[in-house]
Amino acid sequence: MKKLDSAFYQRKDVLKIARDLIGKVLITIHDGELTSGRIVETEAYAGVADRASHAYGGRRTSRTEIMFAPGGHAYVYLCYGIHHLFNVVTNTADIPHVVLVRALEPMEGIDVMYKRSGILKDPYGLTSGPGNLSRALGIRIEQSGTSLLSEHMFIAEDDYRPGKSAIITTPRIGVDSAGEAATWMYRFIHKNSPWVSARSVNRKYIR
DNA sequence: CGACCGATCGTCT
DNA sequence: GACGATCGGTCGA
Repeated sequence: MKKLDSAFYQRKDVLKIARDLIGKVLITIHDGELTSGRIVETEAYAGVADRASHAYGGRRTSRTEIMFAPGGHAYVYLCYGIHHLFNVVTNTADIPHVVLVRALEPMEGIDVMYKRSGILKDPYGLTSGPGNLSRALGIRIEQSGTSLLSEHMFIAEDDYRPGKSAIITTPRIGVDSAGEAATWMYRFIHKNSPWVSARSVNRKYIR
């Protein structure tokens, strides 16, 4: 298991990075408790030209400031007042391209994840969906701005590599109001993974 | 299975 | 003061 370095994040093609993140492993270690999962769903948000992005049109506020940092930081924000959504900042300084991590297949620390998430009717609700995976891994908006080279939150790779045909591209979820950008094929999912988010595309079609 | 609804609060206008 | 890059529940077909 090898931690991804800043060169991985600072490449200039956010779509390539979003695709490359499928199969990588997201790890958090909070108070000595390690939780990890393999990334099976991502979405790219392409900055100032992307109406679905928080940085659309060059918007730059205290919340989104971290999006303009060099690649390799976490951008976490609160959605609907409830869910903490985890994004990976990419590219170089002042290019606010990010990748939203939308679903994981749990690996280590599943007991800790359940401790944080409580009892679930649907076991896939543990790390399927951006709000759910953040809850399971203990990711909160307080960690927005954290370096992904840190010891507490990072992404690593092992020997696993998804085959080229194992990755499916689709439009993004929940961005209907973004006009034409809502049709862009900026979402990447691992084919046949039951952990891909439920509301995204019907699970039955990709399982 | 699909459509709809309420929760809940930081952020931006 | 309005609005979400969501989620789990309910309701009806």
